[in-house]
Amino acid sequence: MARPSRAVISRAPTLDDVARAAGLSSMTVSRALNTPDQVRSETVKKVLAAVKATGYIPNALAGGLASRRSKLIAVLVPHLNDPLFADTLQAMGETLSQRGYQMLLCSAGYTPQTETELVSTLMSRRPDGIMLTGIHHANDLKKIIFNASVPVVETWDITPTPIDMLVGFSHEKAGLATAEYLLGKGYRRPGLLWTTERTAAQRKNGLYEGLARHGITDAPYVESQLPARFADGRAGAAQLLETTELDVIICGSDILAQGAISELQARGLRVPQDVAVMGFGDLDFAAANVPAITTVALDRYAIGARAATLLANRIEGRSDGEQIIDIGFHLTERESA
Amino acid sequence: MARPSRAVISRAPTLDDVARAAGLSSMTVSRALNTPDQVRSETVKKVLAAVKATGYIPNALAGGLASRRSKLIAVLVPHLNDPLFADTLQAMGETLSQRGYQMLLCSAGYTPQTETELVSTLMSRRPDGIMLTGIHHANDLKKIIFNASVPVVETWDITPTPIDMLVGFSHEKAGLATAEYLLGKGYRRPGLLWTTERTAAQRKNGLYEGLARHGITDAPYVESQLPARFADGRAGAAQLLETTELDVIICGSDILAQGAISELQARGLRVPQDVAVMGFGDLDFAAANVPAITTVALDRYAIGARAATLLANRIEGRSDGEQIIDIGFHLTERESA
DNA sequence: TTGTACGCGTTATCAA
DNA sequence: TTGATAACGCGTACAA
Repeated sequence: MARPSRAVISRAPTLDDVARAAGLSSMTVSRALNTPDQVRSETVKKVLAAVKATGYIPNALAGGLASRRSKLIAVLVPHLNDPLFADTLQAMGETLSQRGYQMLLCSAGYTPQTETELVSTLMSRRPDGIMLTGIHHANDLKKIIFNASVPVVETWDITPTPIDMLVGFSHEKAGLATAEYLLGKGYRRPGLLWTTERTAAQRKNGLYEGLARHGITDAPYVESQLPARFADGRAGAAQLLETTELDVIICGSDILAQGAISELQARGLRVPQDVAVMGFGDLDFAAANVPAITTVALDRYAIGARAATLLANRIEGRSDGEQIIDIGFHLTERESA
Repeated sequence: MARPSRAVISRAPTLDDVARAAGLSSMTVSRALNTPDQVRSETVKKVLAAVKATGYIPNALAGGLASRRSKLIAVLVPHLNDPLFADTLQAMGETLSQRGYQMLLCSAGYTPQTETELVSTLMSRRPDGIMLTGIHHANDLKKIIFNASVPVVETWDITPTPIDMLVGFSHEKAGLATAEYLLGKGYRRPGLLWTTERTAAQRKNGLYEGLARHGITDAPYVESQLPARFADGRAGAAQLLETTELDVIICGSDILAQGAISELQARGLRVPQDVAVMGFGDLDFAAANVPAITTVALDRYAIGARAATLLANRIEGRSDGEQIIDIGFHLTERESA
């Protein structure tokens, strides 16, 4: 509330203000804050005192402009309310924060088109790195990234030819493993309850291939919206039950599985005795559900943490080791299938 | 792959490059891109062609430095995997994106301490606005924000004395309404399954007050971790059942309610006939659950959208109308209580 | 409608 | 170890 004395225009203190207060040059203050090793420790102390006295807050806009390093990471996820990606995002945020980076976050939807538009906008922030979800991106996106030569991590899927770095796993193999597991359990009349998404589609391909190997080619299929919700699981299961007699409902996500189980139970059917249910993702509730959901477990948190680490290392010039990380998956047998 | 001809160092094209290509001054190019109304339409066309030819991408670091408007909004949520905040966050992202802002996102945990540290770091980005979750913040945080005189929206709670703007609802009233509803339904032996969080604590206060008015002062209470998960709901319900005979379990969130219902059913108890369960939040699954969860419904999406709108309007100098928005809540009777 | 001059706050570079 | 100077790329303010 105090009016500034004299004709001093109120503005945020700058490096120069700190320098003046400390009786040093602004360059020395800059060094004292960023690379204290290069400055006499007494001088550092003086600087820190002046920073406190002036209430100085660095201007990362100016710093980024001058240094050409923004310390910003652009992160694109399909949807912020898709529980599949939430842990990954949380892990990214934690890891990046520890490494001194900040997250510029966008929900890109489930289409490469909007993703490309968003990235081209985000590039104006001159991010030091980019995190993408999935490996299916528009060519324009790749061009933009290539021209800017920004490090990129793709996540949640795997390919021998990523744009740059990658942390994920094979959805085809996960689908195949699911098919083999269920067939090994003796299920022969599966129905699919799936989402319309690229990685989910690849799981479906693997699944179909596995089923086809055992001559099952006519499994009924119901599609649900994105992000998948509990109610979609119920509705989808209901729809599948109408078509033909099933012994297992294979779901594109645990959420759908939870809903499907609920629908079956509401109809007086026992899971898995009457109809089994298979999930995907091993979300928080899967193990505690009644019955516990048999699912494909992923270390979703690790995807985020490792992707962030990969990116930070690359940015800082220490790209040790593999740049394509297969975190794998684990078919976790529980009660529902 | 083409090596740049002559001694031209490869670098991102700037406004000057575009200007040269278009035979105009850089200032005209800047105007053509930012305020095309002020430029002859033919000139604008020339500029756009030159932008395309050069592959120019604006540098928001430089732009923000010069204009003192970063078009960045710092958003702080407790946790990125807390489904309670996910829709709000998604809505914020969408609205801000439409208005030309980008989200600098941080998960701040559930304590004012870490929140303050994060904000002080984020301030170096010179955000045009800040979104906070809840109304309980450290004094240092308020000081930082006040000194920087940045617009702020607090969300998810209400108080007559916000830092600045606010979009939320009264948790005390929600708690009180819950108590009155359940007492009206005839329940007299409630147990609480709650989370350790500030806003949740206020709901609990309201709840206790409502219960006390009817002489109920000894309701057993079990606390669960944050963010609350399905398994915590099961475990918490199990713990409550050990203490004394209950006719209703009142939960701090729908997730806990879903878990509690599951635990009760697993024990052969009927919900609500044997023990009722009350939720909070009206999450995606609440209506479709079996039994459908009676809960306190909130327009979580609206919190995010309105908060973003409030902030964008303020930044752009058109602060019309109320700056404290009570979005209210709605006690939604379903089957579980 | 377009252009010129300058400043935004910092860091890279080189000199002392 | 510290300082002087010149970018970094853009927008504001004013002039033409």
